[in-house]
Amino acid sequence: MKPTLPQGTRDFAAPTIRKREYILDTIKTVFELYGFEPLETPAIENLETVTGKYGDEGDKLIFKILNNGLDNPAKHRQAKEDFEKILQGKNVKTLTERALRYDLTIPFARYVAMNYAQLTMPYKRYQMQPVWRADRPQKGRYREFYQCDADVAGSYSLINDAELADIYLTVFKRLGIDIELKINSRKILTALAALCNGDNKMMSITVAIDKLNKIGMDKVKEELEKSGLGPRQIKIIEDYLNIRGSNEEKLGRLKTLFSNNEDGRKGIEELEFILNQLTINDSLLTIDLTLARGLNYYTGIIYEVKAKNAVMGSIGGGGRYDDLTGLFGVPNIPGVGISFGVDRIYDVMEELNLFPDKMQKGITALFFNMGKEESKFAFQQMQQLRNNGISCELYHEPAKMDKQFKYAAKKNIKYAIIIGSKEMQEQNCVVKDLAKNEQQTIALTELQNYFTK
RNA sequence: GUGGUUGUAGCUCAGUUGGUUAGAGCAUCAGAUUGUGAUUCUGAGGGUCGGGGGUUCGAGCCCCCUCAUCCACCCCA
Repeated sequence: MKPTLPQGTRDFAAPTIRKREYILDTIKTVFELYGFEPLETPAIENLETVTGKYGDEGDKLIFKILNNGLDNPAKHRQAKEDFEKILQGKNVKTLTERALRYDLTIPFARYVAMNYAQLTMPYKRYQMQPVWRADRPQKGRYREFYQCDADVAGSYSLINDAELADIYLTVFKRLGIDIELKINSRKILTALAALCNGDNKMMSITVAIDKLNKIGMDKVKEELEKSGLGPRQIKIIEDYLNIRGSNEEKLGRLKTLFSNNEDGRKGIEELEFILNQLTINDSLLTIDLTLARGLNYYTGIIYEVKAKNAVMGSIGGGGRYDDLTGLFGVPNIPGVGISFGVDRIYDVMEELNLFPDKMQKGITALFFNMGKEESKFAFQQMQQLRNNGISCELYHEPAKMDKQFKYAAKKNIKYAIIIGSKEMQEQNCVVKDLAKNEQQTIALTELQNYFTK
């Protein structure tokens, strides 16, 4: 058979892994710096844990796992009946009861709901694991990709929300990516829906205005019309979308607009708090009133990160969800979190050439294989170096030096160590610096010192 | 889920209106070179042209189906 990869997945070879690790390490370091603790959860969750949390579109993208044992003849009739239900779009436990995790937030919420009694609140955890989505792959979109999440459970304090925004700024500064960090509040969107008497159309409204930058005002209005809003309602939304200016100016306009709306006032307070807490200028953190975010569970502040100078969807997103564990029967535990899209960050950094040069590691030394006796002797020398923490290897078979040099060059090895019969007799070796193309003869007793000095 | 793109050697790609034995560069291997590497020279291996079916005297090229790929929409990291 011809070997292939499943759609939307990739193998990662050494050079790629080094760069990915660089990104992961940077994020992890910052997470730890801000007091977050690691958590890992299984790749598979119960299907009912993940369904109904991401909206209708989201549910369609969940990878479901077919149950084992369906080929048992005793179950055939039942299985066929159940499959009819699947065709009608229902989930049937007897056919599938597990799914690959779709994100890290819901597993986190499940974990908190199961363990809240033991956790020190507020519980600050970070998680860096792959997630799976049955999307059609395209640029910056994979079916298996890493998310790095930091969430705080058990605190309503907006200090958390502000800190998470600060983590975004810190991580991307360390990675050298120029970003646009956009912020809004779901409460403001709720208020907008109420203001135009479209409470029940909140979803369609947010989906439509989210596209403003992409498709323009006219198309947004078209879309609003399609979802059943009248001219007067659309006018209100248009006025809202026409709010421009600095963060301060936007807040001013919002205050007038929502002076009689409780949700609106709260949303404005949230935004004001974040901006005030971080005391940074508009260019770093921008209020974006069109920012909506699709995931159903957000209730307060929402974030989205885009890379400047690169054509790529959002490389990070998050927000506050005030009753996430409520879905699992544990009420009154609020949460707020952010997510980094490692694979998209990688693509952006590759596109903008932002990875540091000396990223690729090579081992320190290659012992040349000069023959049977010589290689046995070299092997002993090599083991001594290894015992002292110097990474090295012995060429796997006797070969022409030409070949061994090329091998060393390809593998980014820094030194070649040559021990032939002459060197064996004289108890020394030739050490060649492959980058400088310089070599010297060194007594075997001095070899360790040469590398550890 | 919808629409489009591309698929030829390990990799990047040429391949004329359908016409003999499908090519190049890089990579690999061997030799010039039995102790000194990114250079050079010589030679070699490597292809069911994504897969299946059809049209034709004849298909890498045309038609149908299928798979994969990339891109856009939807949605999202």
